[in-house]
Amino acid sequence: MSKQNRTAIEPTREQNYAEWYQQVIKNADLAENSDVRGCMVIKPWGYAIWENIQRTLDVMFRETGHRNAYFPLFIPKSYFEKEAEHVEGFAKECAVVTHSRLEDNGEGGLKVAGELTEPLIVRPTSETIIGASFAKWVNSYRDLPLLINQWANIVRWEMRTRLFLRTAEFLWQEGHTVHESSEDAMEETRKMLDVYAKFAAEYLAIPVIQGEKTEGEKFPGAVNTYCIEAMMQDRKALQAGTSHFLGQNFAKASNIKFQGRNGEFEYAWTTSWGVSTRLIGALIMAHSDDNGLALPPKIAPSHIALIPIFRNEEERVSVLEYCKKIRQEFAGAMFEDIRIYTELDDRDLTGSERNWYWIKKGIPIRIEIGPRDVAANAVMISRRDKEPREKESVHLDNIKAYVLSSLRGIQDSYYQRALDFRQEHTVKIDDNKKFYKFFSPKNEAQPEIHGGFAHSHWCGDTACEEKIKDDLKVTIRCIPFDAEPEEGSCICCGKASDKRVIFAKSY
RNA sequence: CGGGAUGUAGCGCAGUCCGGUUAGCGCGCUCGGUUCGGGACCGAGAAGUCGGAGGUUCAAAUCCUCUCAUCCCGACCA
Repeated sequence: MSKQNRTAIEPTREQNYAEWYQQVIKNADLAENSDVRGCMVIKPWGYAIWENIQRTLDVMFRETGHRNAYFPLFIPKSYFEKEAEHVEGFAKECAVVTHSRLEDNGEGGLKVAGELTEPLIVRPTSETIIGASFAKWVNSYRDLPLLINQWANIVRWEMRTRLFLRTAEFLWQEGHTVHESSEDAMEETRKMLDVYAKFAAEYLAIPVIQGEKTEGEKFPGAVNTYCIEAMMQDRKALQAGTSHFLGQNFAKASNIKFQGRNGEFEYAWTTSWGVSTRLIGALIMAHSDDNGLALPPKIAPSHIALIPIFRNEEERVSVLEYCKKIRQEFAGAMFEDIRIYTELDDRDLTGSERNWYWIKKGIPIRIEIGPRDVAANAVMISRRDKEPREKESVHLDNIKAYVLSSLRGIQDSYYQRALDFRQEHTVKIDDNKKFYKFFSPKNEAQPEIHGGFAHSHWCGDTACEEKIKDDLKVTIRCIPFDAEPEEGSCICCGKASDKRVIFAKSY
């Protein structure tokens, strides 16, 4: 391949999507596998993205009346057993603490000792342990609603893991709320899903579809599960966030009762909702290209890479001085609600090496500064959403305005691209044969990128959902909120259906 | 937990079938120099108990036995 056409990431998306994903993470230095099976080390550039996600969402939670708290990592087995469906859903992927001590084994090593009377489960989610506290906190309707959020790590003992998308331990946020009525709880469930959708669109630049999960896909123990689904560049769906209406299931399990306005005691209505470090996986797969990571400005750890170019000491001094002046220009500057950060990269590497380094890290703006720019009172500016070699000379007087409008432009272009991509690969299918063809790769041995979102009719029978899953590994991602009532027949069995649902392969 | 594969320098690999000096190669790293506006080059250097344990042998990365770990394909999942 010629130098001009060479991509920074190999293989390309087209050649091997799964491997491309790993390489983007590696080249951007976001995270790596640890020696602990299934667990990842999140490196500074990746962790900063998570911190930005946290910072923004935390404000949004606060504005919707929630307060943060923290609950134990360990859940007594007996708590966990209280909600039958919940147990069934999570039992197969729990890490369990059974001992409290290590003793000398007489061979230079250690053995476990001090068996616990009751095993402790490392939380895979916190409904039960938080419920135990809520039972004490809630006594009267005057205590409601109770709106709590927790930022935490959780453990789910997964068989197969992938960085950010599925790891044994991951970071997340779980909201848990208690309400007086079913209506209030439902309103909360939907409100928080809206918060997620808004965050995904405005900050991550990822368009999402809001909808409801089918019986088979919902959260163990929930009455209804709602979700936001996004399309990745391999046209698979990724669940980016969930919100659950728990009815009175967990209130009964944890005995969350209150005395109502009529003086009677009744079980409360609860909700829970969460997003995780998986959002970083979504971010990577939504925007990145064959040259590496691409970060929307509103979530990027840093926004501008300043790349000084010089040949000798004399040039070095004048160029660096000029760079610092430009850096000063952006000190404390804001891009809407986001603080702009700059990176001055004066490492002793060639200009192109430093350029490619920042391209692969996905920084939105690169500013190249050489002796010619110093002489012209200008800089060369490149955008991550344009071609790597494309750059524009901008006069010092206009630099700040230019950068601000570019950041807005990049944020918008990523969103628009993702939206166009999704629309391009979303189809209505009514014919069973066409449906199977749509979800079957031409090359079975090495499947090419294929499929997408199929809006098709479904009769509502779990058996049909199962059959399609078994045949094609395609599942119902959600029943979208905006589905128009429409007469049709089930894509699987042909029975009557009154609306379309979204079928797709998924992560 | 079933099927397949792999463990050799920080990373990627060769060498293993057919045992034989001091275990190599590429990238990266360190030092020195020339470079730097589109993925530089030259020279020097550091770095490995060949996954682990046991065995066969004059001799083991290489053969045998056991063991541990990882990866891929299934079943399960945010």
